[in-house]
Amino acid sequence: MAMSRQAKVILDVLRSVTSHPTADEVYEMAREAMPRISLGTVYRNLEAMSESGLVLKIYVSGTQKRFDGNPKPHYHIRCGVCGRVDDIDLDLLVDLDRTAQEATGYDVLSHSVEFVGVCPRCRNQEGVNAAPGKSYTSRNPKDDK
Amino acid sequence: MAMSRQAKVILDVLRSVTSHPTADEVYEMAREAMPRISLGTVYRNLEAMSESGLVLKIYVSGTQKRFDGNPKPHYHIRCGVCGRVDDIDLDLLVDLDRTAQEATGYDVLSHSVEFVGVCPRCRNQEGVNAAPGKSYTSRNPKDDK
DNA sequence: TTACTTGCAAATCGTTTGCGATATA
DNA sequence: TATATCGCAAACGATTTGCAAGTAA
Repeated sequence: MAMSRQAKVILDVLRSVTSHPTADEVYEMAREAMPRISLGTVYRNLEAMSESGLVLKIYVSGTQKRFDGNPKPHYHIRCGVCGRVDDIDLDLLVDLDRTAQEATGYDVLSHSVEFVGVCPRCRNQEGVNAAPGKSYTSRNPKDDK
Repeated sequence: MAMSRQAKVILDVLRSVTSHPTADEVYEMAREAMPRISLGTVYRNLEAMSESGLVLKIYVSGTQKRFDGNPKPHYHIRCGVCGRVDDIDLDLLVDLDRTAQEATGYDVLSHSVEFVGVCPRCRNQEGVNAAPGKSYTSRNPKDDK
């Protein structure tokens, strides 16, 4: 039942941000509270927490997994320029699973929706700056490919 | 303009299947037609083809990218047991991008939908076999995690 | 003690890349 | 002969894992 000190820090970090950090972004943030925590521990705990449903592991386009401190189902939108991922407040498409079930013969359990676009900050930079999105939180240019 | 022999083989392979193979599944299949083709070549060509829009690079949950010989927009469904990914024939939710745009302030460009469920083959195996999905095409159990 | 969990480092996995060789225009 | 693409192997980045030490009941 008891949560290790490390696990507590990791969960706190994840709940304190609205972004959807990658494992090593969580690691960097956790290090501020606990400098000797290891990256392996962060991975292990994030994995365990997502397995137990405490947090969400999200697979948006790109190379790195991201984690979401809000385990309630919701959709995501990703900025194709800077890579940040935000929650999007849309009603869940509740009929969709049934429709999909009829179309495929699968037992459909769930679905996810990911939008791709350009976030307000990047839109305002475009054409002005040769290196768009530089220094934004949660940025991960590699993800654009 | 001309396509290399290797590129042709890779594209043929991808168009000959309805599954959505990973790069090394494409590699294995391509090797049957061209035994000395290299994995690097497969990656390079898949990347180039997806950049030019000839094929689709899809990022479904899991560690590996998958490729789709059908570049027309459509949604996907993944079996959580065996990992196979199928196309799903649903009307595109054309209004969704606009709704998302209003909800977020992003310039929304596109969206993708991924369903997760249990495919008919795996459903029929469940409870019967201790190793569900074993030996199915396009299976990738690592992706389930 | 006993059962976890950690920090660290090495291992693994998917993917990318440098380079000399090969093929194609 | 010039240009593009290849095969191969080494490099890379993200994640996982083995293990000895640390922690808490």
